[in-house]
Amino acid sequence: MMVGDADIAAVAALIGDRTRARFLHELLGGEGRRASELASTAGVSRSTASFHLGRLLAANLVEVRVHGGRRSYRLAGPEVARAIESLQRIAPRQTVRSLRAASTAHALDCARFCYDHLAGRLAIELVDAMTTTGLLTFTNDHFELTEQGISWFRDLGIDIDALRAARRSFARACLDWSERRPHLAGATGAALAGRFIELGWIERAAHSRAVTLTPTGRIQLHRTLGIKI
Amino acid sequence: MMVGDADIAAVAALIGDRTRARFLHELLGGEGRRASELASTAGVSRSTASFHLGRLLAANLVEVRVHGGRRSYRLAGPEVARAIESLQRIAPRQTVRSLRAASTAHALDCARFCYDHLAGRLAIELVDAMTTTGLLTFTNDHFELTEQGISWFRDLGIDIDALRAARRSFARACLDWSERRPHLAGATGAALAGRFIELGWIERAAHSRAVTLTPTGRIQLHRTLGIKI
DNA sequence: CCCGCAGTTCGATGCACGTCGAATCGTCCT
DNA sequence: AGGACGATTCGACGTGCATCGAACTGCGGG
Repeated sequence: MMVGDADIAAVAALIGDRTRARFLHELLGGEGRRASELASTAGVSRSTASFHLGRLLAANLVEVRVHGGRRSYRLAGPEVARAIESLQRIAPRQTVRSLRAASTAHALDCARFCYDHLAGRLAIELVDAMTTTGLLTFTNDHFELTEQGISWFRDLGIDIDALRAARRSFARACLDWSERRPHLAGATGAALAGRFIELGWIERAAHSRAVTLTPTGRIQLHRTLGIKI
Repeated sequence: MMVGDADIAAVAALIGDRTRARFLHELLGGEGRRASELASTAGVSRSTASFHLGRLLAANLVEVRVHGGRRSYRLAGPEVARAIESLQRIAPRQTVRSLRAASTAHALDCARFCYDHLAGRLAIELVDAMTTTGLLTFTNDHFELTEQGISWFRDLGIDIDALRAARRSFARACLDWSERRPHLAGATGAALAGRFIELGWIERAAHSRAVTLTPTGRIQLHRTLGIKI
């Protein structure tokens, strides 16, 4: 009773600032970032970064964790990531300005983290390979694992039953903004990305959402899925 | 190549204005609205309404159709509706100001259109009834029709196979902002709402997103699903 | 104990943009 | 054709808000 409706203008105005949008875009990588880190990547002073982070905190879009005396900011939850994704889907493409911006954009295009799962061309290759080898099917806006797919995940060391039991979406499709194709998200996508890191097949770049494929990862992906890059 | 990433700040800033947000919230009802209509509900002059509609048009968030000489604005597509939904999910609740605002909010709480499907308490009742009678199951963030559910839809006169063939999501769950429960969306939810209107079970209010249950609708819903309101 | 680093607060500045009224344009109806 | 209505454009006004530098706080280490 007496709740009133959601004030979408407030959140949207919050995201609508270029600097805050860059913060969120950066935090969409899923890892925690420090305030000065965000300030430098966004190209603003520390005071403005602090100001914006304060507002994002107050609106519960980000949260701060004190990790070893150092405080790091991260997205407040998956709903925030989902909202940013859906905004990306209806947002206009902005043309790249500088050359170095183009090179970093290229790295992100190849492979990056999208909150908790892989995105970019690598993610598309994964979906394609898993589909052609009969591990994965795509029907009506979401993926589904086949019997072979389930055993493939088990062989990789992923507990499929635990993923099924999770309240979150099992194998949802996340529409990319660079590629126009859906890639694997949800519990399955997150588990896959996490396992790839544990196995040392991929590595997160230092201060970026970008992801690099390790030599062993290249070999293993070619061996298990026939992916050649 | 050379695309650059999506400019979420631009879209978010667009939605971030109170007046434009009200426009979009109003258009979320799914029906076309005229410019002056939107102006009056938002409480601004026609000139400002025209100004804002021009910006929304340029950003491809809304589209205008000339229908019998009259031009009416509507959301540009389901992606826009999805984005607004996801924003509502992370938006703070704003407290109601006036008493008449509270009464209209109450009407919306009871039953309303959410772009192309039903939302509000009525939608929740529907999901509950269909679940308890074994027509519908909810697993991992999306619904699924049982065998009985499929035949129930067929009896209602809905072509299930056509819905399956559609590229859109079949029976996705849309998380409401008033109730905290998911309701039926996607192709199934849209078909259900449309059929209810055709059958005269529900009626759209004149200039609102609100929906009223007709006497026959009340009887039929009680007969077929055991819903009593 | 004091220096340096990280982060926040404060006051001032300046730009961007939402708002309105009046004027203009286009279309439909009589 | 003329009148009425709806809608858009334009210029001007006001205000909200992002930005910065400088000062302040808190903390860890030499």
